[in-house]
Amino acid sequence: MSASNNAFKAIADPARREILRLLRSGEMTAGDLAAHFDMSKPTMSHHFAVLADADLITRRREGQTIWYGLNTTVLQDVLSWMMDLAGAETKGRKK
Amino acid sequence: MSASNNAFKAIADPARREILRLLRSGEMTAGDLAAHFDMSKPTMSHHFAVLADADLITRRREGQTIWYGLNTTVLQDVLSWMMDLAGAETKGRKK
DNA sequence: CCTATATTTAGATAACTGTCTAATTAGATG
DNA sequence: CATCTAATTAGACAGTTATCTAAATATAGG
Repeated sequence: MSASNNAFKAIADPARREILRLLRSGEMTAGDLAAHFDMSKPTMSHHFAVLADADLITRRREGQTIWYGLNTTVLQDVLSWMMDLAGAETKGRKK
Repeated sequence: MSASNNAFKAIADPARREILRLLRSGEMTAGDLAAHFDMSKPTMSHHFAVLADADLITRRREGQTIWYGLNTTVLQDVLSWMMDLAGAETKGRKK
């Protein structure tokens, strides 16, 4: 429960954040995603693995191609951690 | 504009996230913060530096002691990046 | 000014990370 | 099955990071 450290580490990389951003509009294949970056495919594959390990994306094979999609459930956890923090500016102690 | 990569990298470390969490209720001295962790003071000082560099905390000297506080403005940026992402589950494309 | 307290800076080191090329797996198709 | 396409795994390497101990800085009080 609460966001895993893996999720925070995963979004610490700009390329991985961009991958997530690209997936906002729906699923994309590994190849199409990779085409948006100036990196080798193995490097992209590594980033996919980090994101999948953090449960930030879903993975589905369809024939030769693999489709990746956004998994927002973990993002919600990260989000709520952050909202708890960002909402603290009033210094109102909680609990 | 938009959250710096430094902020994302800063919150990727569990100890630093815990520091931020401790600061929710108001300022604390470097020593009091360090007392909450099983780490050397130089190590804690390093984490303070990373957080300050990302503009996630404020720093103020008062006599011998240094007070750290939460700076929520950068957190808001990180937050909005994440909300944009997490709110995308409907697949409604934006712009 | 000497000493005590609070904190940081310096320097070293082990572990981790992002990246690449080469090789491999998996599926489709002639 | 030979081969083409899509993607991953393996292995190497450079750069970064978290951590420590030792030393330095800064301030306060005799």
